[in-house]
Amino acid sequence: MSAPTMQEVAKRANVALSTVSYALNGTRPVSEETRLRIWQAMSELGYQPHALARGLASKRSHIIALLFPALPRGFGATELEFVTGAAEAAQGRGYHLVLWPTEIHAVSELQQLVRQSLVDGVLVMEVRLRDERIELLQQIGVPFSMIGRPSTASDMSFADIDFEQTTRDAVAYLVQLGHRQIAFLNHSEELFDAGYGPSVRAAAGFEQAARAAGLTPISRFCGDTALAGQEVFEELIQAHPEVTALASMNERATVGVMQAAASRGWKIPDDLSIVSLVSSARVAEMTLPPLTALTPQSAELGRLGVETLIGQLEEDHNELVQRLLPCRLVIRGSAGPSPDIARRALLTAASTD
Amino acid sequence: MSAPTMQEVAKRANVALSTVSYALNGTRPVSEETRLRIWQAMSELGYQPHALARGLASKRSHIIALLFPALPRGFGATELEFVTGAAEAAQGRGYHLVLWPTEIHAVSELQQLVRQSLVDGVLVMEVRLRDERIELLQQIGVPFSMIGRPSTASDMSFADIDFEQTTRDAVAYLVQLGHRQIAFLNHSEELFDAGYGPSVRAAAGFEQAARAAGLTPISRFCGDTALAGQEVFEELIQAHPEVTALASMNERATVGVMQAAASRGWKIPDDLSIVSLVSSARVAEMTLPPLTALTPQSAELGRLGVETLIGQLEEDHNELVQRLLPCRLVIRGSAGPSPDIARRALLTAASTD
DNA sequence: ACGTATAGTCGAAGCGCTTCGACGGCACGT
DNA sequence: ACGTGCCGTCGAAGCGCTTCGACTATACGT
Repeated sequence: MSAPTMQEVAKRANVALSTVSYALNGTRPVSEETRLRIWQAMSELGYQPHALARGLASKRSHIIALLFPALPRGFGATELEFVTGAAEAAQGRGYHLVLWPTEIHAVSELQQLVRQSLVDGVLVMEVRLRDERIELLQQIGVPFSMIGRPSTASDMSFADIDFEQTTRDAVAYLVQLGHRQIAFLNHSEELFDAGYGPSVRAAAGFEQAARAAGLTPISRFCGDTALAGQEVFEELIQAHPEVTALASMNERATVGVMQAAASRGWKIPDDLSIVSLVSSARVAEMTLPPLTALTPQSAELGRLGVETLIGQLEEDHNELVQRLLPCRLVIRGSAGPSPDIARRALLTAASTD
Repeated sequence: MSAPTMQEVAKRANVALSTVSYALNGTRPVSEETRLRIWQAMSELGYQPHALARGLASKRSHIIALLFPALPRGFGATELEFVTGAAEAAQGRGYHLVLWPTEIHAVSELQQLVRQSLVDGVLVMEVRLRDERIELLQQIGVPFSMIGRPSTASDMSFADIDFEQTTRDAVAYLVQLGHRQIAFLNHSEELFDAGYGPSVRAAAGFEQAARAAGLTPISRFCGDTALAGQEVFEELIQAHPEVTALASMNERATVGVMQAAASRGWKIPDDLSIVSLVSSARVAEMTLPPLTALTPQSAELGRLGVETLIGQLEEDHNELVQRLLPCRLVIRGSAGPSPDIARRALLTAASTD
């Protein structure tokens, strides 16, 4: 008892096979009357078009691939939301989303996958500033779109977090709270040098935002561990005791900072304000106090990526879609008014006795 | 300049189309010599078999679906690892993984998807104790496997976290640290009643482990918020002041507990030990102190789920595979030796003045 | 020597669909 | 009245592959 075919539907509706196809896809006009007969036959049989056959004949599989780095140890709730957002958007538009976990540099693997003609297009996640995968896709001529973007993206479609704007928002919020000495805590220098977009763009955004506000930008790279966070923070406060607020890209290091602050006897947000950049609620709510954060609209980005790609696949005019989404500020408990530095210094002196 | 077809390979190697197919799949013997010629032709042309055509002809698409609840607000790093683990395993075995985000109860939607004959089998995530999706899949006769399992799973294949064992391990660890009064913090009663497997099984495991160790099991349901965690903890300590350790299934509530403990002047782990059950490193490392946790082998579970399913698809003997994976204990800073309760009582008295 | 199995290959018939060309019919304009 | 054009439908030709039956050549047992 296998699935009904279009042929069976046609027989039951007393029409030719092709007429059923036209009725289904609207490719050619079909009279109201026959269309009704066909619909009825379809629902009586519980007919669903065979996806593979349709794809083979039409050369459009209605499948798109989501390309993301394999074994992403640094991934969390944010990335999961990209994926689910993308999958839902695809489903809503009648597409299937397949997952292609591939090493960023395993370009030949990607090429093999693409050559199987399984997918109509590719959505690339975690795009680096210079990204071989993008170069390959361009060269092969596969339609693609990105979540993130390389440094030269002027001629490509993408949806990305607006890191510059996000950093500006963080700085603006802290300035509004009265802070005048704000430091920026980045990921490691290695990641930055490797062209990790979020790291590079947020750093640039911070630099710019600080100067625009008339502040002296202070930045630190930091490994993605609590210990590194402690160390970098100690060094930072040594070098710049006047710092009262921190904007951090680095969640794990942030925990270290909070620890270091605590061991100095500093309270957050009373003695130090922290704003966490690009943090999911899931993570920001785990600390004490919970982190005031700029939360990415991850699901929305996934959705946008898919929409952009499908737009490209279905329209002929093939327009460029480039969308930057800022993060949303969620005020929790880690940022407050600028503290009295003198008082703070006393605390530190006391705790280091 | 479209992709080369098998026909072109055949021509170039001076053999029949079917011979190429045999050489590729090993369906029938092909002489060493011709096989080499064919291989060469394939690599010269950069041939990759057309996935859709292959699927249509063979009735095996080599695509499997991953079914997971739409808009999973409670999802995090653990679930992402299921997905990536599954995707990698599928890829390693020559399969593609498509994502089907569907409401748990939207069974007709699932039926439509299955009828498209796009996938050879389905891997179901987040299985409830009683799950309509499973019933549907069984009834339609689609091969499937699960991450998680319904209450009556004796005749189905699955891979699941061993919640009972995980809870036993947590209890054992706390007992070993000298704790004799251990409380269990669950998710909400609603989730429990809805047949949320982790909640139900961990609760059972705790009950059993506590009794086996000669302890009186103390359990609490708790909403998934820090505030609920605070309230439930206060009530718990009121009712059972002798409790020195907590095993928690509920990460968000755990934060509330830590907060409540801190406001009593209690230090963790000195005055209260906490072990977090089924927590990813990502989350467990955000608190101060970081949480000693039982971490699920999520990627491994995803992999197992896929392997199980593919085994079912490719073998004829269709054997049952049922795997339970315990979580691994990762010792961080939230659990320590059983405290001096008298001292703790003093702290509490002092802070409530 | 003979039948019989097996290796190695070919051609052709689909898999279930889309799409092209063709064709009859009816509505137009003139 | 007659072309012209579009509506609505049909049949057939693929899409790129797997698989079946058939065929030849070689190896085997007796």
